[in-house]
Amino acid sequence: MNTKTRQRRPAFDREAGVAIAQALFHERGYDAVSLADLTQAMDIKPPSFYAAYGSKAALFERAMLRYAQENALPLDELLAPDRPPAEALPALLLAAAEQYGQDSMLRGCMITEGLRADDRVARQMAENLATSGLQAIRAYLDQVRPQDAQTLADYVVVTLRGLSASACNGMPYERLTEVARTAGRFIARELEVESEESTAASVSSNP
Amino acid sequence: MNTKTRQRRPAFDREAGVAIAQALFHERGYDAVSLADLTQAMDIKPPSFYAAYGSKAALFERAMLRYAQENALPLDELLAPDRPPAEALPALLLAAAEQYGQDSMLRGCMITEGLRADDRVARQMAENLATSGLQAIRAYLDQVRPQDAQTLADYVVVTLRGLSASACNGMPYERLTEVARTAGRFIARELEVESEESTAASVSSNP
DNA sequence: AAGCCTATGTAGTGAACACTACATACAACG
DNA sequence: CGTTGTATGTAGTGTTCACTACATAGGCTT
Repeated sequence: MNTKTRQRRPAFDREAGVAIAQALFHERGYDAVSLADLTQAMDIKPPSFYAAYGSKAALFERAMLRYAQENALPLDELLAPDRPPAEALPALLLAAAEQYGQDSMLRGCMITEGLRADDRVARQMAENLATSGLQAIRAYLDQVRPQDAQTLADYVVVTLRGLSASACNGMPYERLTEVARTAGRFIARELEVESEESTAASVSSNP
Repeated sequence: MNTKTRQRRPAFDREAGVAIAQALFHERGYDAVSLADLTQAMDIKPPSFYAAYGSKAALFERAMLRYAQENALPLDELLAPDRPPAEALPALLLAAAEQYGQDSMLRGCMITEGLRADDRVARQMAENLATSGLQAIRAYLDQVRPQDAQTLADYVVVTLRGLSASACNGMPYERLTEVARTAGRFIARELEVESEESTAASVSSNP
């Protein structure tokens, strides 16, 4: 009676699925990507999706982790403890601007933009990931500029968030990087000024 | 047979409804506010809602217009053409930070955050409103700093967007305003430096 | 006071959402 | 070659979304 042959393909590549999800979530944001979008892009059916990833939010977390490992900024290198802040912070801002404006489809920082998700669970996941990056900046500045670590960190974070948001809204690469260079120059100048004011009697590393 | 008495209250105050919607949209963003949320907050039924406002997006636009008129920054005063940029731009940043962090429920700039709505129509409405503010900044800088208007405007816009995003994510008032003061100081210092470099032979307005 | 018209309440519409029950096809293993 | 367990496809679930058809209550004009 039942003459139809139910087709079934071999199990799909789940890591490739994460990569596809990463691109979709980065491009449109968590809320704007539906399960139908995901399953269609992966060419699987919802049950396979849930067998593989558990939920949309869980896949979002895996996608953000993948992003953090493969695409996010190398804070360890950029903010190496022996690097002077007048060099490290401008380098960080410029690297961020370059990354945020590089790919015309994948604009801004996936994790930073994930902070604005409407879904509570997804937003919390993004916050957890963002916090670790924030702590890296704070830890670096606590070491090299303990007297104004908080303000400097806040300034950098606000600028990074502005760069990410502006990138998402279409500000072109050249203008993003120019803003980053400008902000970096401002920071470097500030650090020089404060050095001149307070290091007259301290150990000087200048020639 | 039908013994129930259908209650009906007098027509509701539509401007008050816009104010309620403004608060809801500002607090949660366009996508996260449902029609059920709106009609419940206004204590009306959906047909009254559509008779009064036409659609959710149309009400969002009216709410943003109300915000622009009542709550947004007085760019005309802040960026008065006769005001020196080393004073006007820091004042703009500080006023923004104060506004964005003032009310613990209504954080950030309603229009700036509207730029990130998932709904295409709502986002376009926000873009139209944001563009006029942006043009005010560009027009001011084209007058007072034609040589670097673009870069300065981009820097200010990125900083404003970062302040708004950070405010939405809970950065407290004092830190927001401190970042704004820092960025304002950076700008003022930059403008002084460039003045010293290039205005040796130009008309001086200093005593 | 009579009648009209607007705005209201009741009660839905279809579509999209994240997610799942169930039977089965297939690969792995003996 | 038969058995078994897993991941698949079919076909839904209930919920929520923005939005509306329709009858009527009540304020307004006359």
